Order: sequence, then structure tokens, then C-alpha cells
Amino acid sequence: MDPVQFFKCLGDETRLRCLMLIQQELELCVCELTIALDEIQPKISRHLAQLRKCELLVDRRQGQWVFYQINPALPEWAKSILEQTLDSNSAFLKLQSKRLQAMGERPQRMQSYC
Amino acid sequence: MDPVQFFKCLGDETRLRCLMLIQQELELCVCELTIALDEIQPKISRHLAQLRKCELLVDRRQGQWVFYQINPALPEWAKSILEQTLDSNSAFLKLQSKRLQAMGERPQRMQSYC
DNA sequence: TAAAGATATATGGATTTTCATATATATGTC
DNA sequence: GACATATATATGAAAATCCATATATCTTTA
Repeated sequence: MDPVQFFKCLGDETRLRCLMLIQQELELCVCELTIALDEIQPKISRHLAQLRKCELLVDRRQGQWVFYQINPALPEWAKSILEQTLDSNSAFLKLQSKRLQAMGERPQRMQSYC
Repeated sequence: MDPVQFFKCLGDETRLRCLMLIQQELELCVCELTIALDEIQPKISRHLAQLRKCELLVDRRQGQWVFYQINPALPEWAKSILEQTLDSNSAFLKLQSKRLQAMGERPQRMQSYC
């Protein structure tokens, strides 16, 4: 993981919000992020694609939804930076968390690890 | 410190190298960074100005030189990210450290804290 | 005057955003 | 099952915006 590329990924409001929300919620699909960030779907989808290409995120399809998670294979320093950034910047996600909680009919996750 | 702006600063090769080198050496002047990174002086100066404006660095003039340090007033999470990034990416600075060590006639620091 | 560093401007290139559309899946209804 | 429709996501292409770099010039200090 090239540190410049890693920080470039974090250096965009939309991408950092997506990453932090996923870090907080463990897993989110495109439509949840679209609602939470109040942005149009192609915009979210493109930024997620970039985060996937740079291997910060991994995705899995479940039915009609695609769920994104933080890549578990990320180096420890990178994981740790994501954690720390979330822990120390709760205000950054306040509005987005609220919108996510307020969202009705969120897609159901299957128990992935049982 | 806005996290997006912080990461934007780190998301550029020249700026990240300057920051990491300063983190490692505690204090460096423009001409040392110019030699270490093997870049033209205005390029280095411009990036340092941005890092100063965003309050990641502070500067002090001593005679003809301007020395840059990591801003001691940076929030803990930001300082910690800088530390961790340096500790886990030593290869990223290898060549630049070598050039700096090889540099003759480096400007003398006054004992700043005595 | 020489050396160190900062700044102004122009330019090229990268990044981001948007719209329209494509694909894949799910849910009817006959 | 066949067909139509709705929902979720991705993508091609164009437009807009942003950013890094180079060159030249300016300022400060010794």
C-alpha cells in the first residue's frame, strides 16, 4: 500500500465520509451511502469503485445489493489510521449517521459469518 | 483541523516526503529539503507554504535560513498519524535520507531549546 | 552583490461531477 | 413459464473544476 495513494483516497470529502461510515457500521451498501451522504448514486458508486481499485474496500454482492467493507487485508498502519480518524472526528459524521439511522427499509444482511 | 484537508496535504508525494523527512529530522530548512528531494526550490517552497497555511508545519527564520518543524499544536490524532506513517514506511524516505546525509555544508542550528 | 526563500502567472494534466444509459436482479401479473 | 416493470448498481463520455509544475521575478538577509 503506497502511502501517497492511501492518503489521496482519504483526501476527498465524499470518499472519507464513505470510509468512515463503513468503518463505523462495518458494512454498508451503495443505496445506504447514497442516502446517508445525500448525494446522487453515480457519484457514490464512482468513489467506491476508486476505493475498491485502490484496495481500501472490498465488496460482496447479496441479491440486488452490493455491500462494501474495509479491506481486512489492509496493512496494520493503514487500518489503525482509519480507526483513529473515526475515533477522533465523530463530528465529521454526525449528520450522515443521523440520516442513516432515519432511513427506513434498510436492506437486510444475511448472517455472513455463522 | 479538518480531516479532509489534513489528508489532502498528505496525499501528494512531494508534501508527504517533506513532512516525513521533517518528522524524522525534527527540523529542516528549504535548501536541505530541496537537496534531499532533488527538486527545484520554488516547487519545495510552494508545498511548504501550503503545509504552513494548513497549519501542519510551523517555520522560524534563523539568519538566511527558514527552518520548518511539525506544528506542535497539531491535534494528537494528527501527530499520531504522522508518527505512525513514518514508522511504517521507512522505505519511502530511503533515497531522500541518503541524499540528506550526503549533503555537505548543512546550515548550523542554534541551540533553540537550552 | 550573492544566497535563500517566496510569490505571480500561465499552462497542462488530473480529478471530480454529471447525465444518460447499461446491466443485473427482483417482483409482480397473466 | 413468459413478459413487463421496478430497483440497485455500474459505466461511457462530456464538462467543469482543481492542482501541480515551470519560469520569471521579487524580497530579505548577510
